[in-house]
Amino acid sequence: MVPNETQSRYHHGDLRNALIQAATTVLLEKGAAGLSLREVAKVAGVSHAAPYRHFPDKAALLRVLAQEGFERLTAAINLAAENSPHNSEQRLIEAGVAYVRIAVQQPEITRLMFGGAVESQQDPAYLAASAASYGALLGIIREGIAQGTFRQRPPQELVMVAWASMHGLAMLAVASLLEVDLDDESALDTLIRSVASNVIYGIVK
Amino acid sequence: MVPNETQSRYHHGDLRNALIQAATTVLLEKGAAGLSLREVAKVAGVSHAAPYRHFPDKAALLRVLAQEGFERLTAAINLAAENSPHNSEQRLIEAGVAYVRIAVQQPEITRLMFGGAVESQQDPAYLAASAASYGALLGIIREGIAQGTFRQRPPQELVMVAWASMHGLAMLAVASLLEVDLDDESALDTLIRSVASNVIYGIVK
DNA sequence: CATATATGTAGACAATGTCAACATAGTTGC
DNA sequence: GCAACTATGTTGACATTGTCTACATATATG
Repeated sequence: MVPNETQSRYHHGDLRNALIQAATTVLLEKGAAGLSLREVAKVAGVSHAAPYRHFPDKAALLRVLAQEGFERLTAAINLAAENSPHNSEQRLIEAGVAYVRIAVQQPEITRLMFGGAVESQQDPAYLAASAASYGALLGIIREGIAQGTFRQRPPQELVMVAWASMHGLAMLAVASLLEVDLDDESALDTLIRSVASNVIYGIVK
Repeated sequence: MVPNETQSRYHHGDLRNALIQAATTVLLEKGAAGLSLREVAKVAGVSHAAPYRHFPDKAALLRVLAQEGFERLTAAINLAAENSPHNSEQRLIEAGVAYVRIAVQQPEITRLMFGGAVESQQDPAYLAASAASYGALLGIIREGIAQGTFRQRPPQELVMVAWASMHGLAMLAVASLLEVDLDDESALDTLIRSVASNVIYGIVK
């Protein structure tokens, strides 16, 4: 039988997910620097050592947040591409817009995803999640090459151009190095689209 | 009179710079996560509270490292541009190569520069240093537009394309998300040049 | 030379990550 | 139905850390 939710239970029941949720809340409020495992535990309503039954250490919990961030990113790219099935150029631009938007919407999580502060390179789930985002972009590129719309170059080369450009724009935005108000939706949109277009059509005349 | 270097002095003489040097050493050895102010002080040969006579807190010291990183970046971009005065396209490519190279050579400092972990947005020296890097790229772009080599678009727009692309490539490299051996000079060079070229000439046919 | 200021030290404190010892709730085999 | 086992949670401890305060000493200034 499921225990009453209001009654305090010695066993939480779903503490792992509750900790992930609590960590997300704290992260958004205080940033990665001010996030302590003890506070996460407190927010989740358990003792300070309880998290160690579900995560080997603090970094492992943060790695899950990064992984979930990649999953949202992948979904956003795919959704954007599907919603603009006009042609490969449009799809690539919309995917780029989605990429930067997601990153800007969750700057703290974006830093976790790409900051490298949590030594994620050994975590298979993290690697799979980031590879999926890469794959979503790669699909669009492959299609454009096959259609003859894009330059006839190795897909790995073109996808790197697209990925690096959108990623760079997103990271600069997150680092507050762009002279654009991140809350101004239309200004941000204009910037993203101009960068995406120039990447696609080139800088030279 | 300058005290003997071997004799222990109560007053260090140049502790501020010694701390910056020590912090750099520790950063390269253990990364930003494992860098403690107390260890930096120990490496510099002073007591654990001595740094507070020169920096208001730990973040302020790290911000200086980030600022110096930007200064090296600016110098590298300018040097690369000067060394390839053939045409604007070449200059932009060489600047991009220099950008990524510097970032990859000092990944920990790059994370400090762009990670946003040290709330640098209020530090005038930090802002000036990052603006200088931006300005170095902007100069190349302006020139290319004036020469008629680049597209006739606002410089701020084109520079964003160049900056974002190179920055993104650098950050992905630092995050170990590129399938390239960062110590393989020629492989890295090939990748950077292919991305830079595609950015300049565009993705579409 | 006396005094003010700059720069260093020692000690304390609270917060934090993590571990070990213990407690209790579910689960499983009889 | 119950005893043993396992999973999950709590408490307490410890070393490390950032930072503050009080004090010491060196340097600069009148």
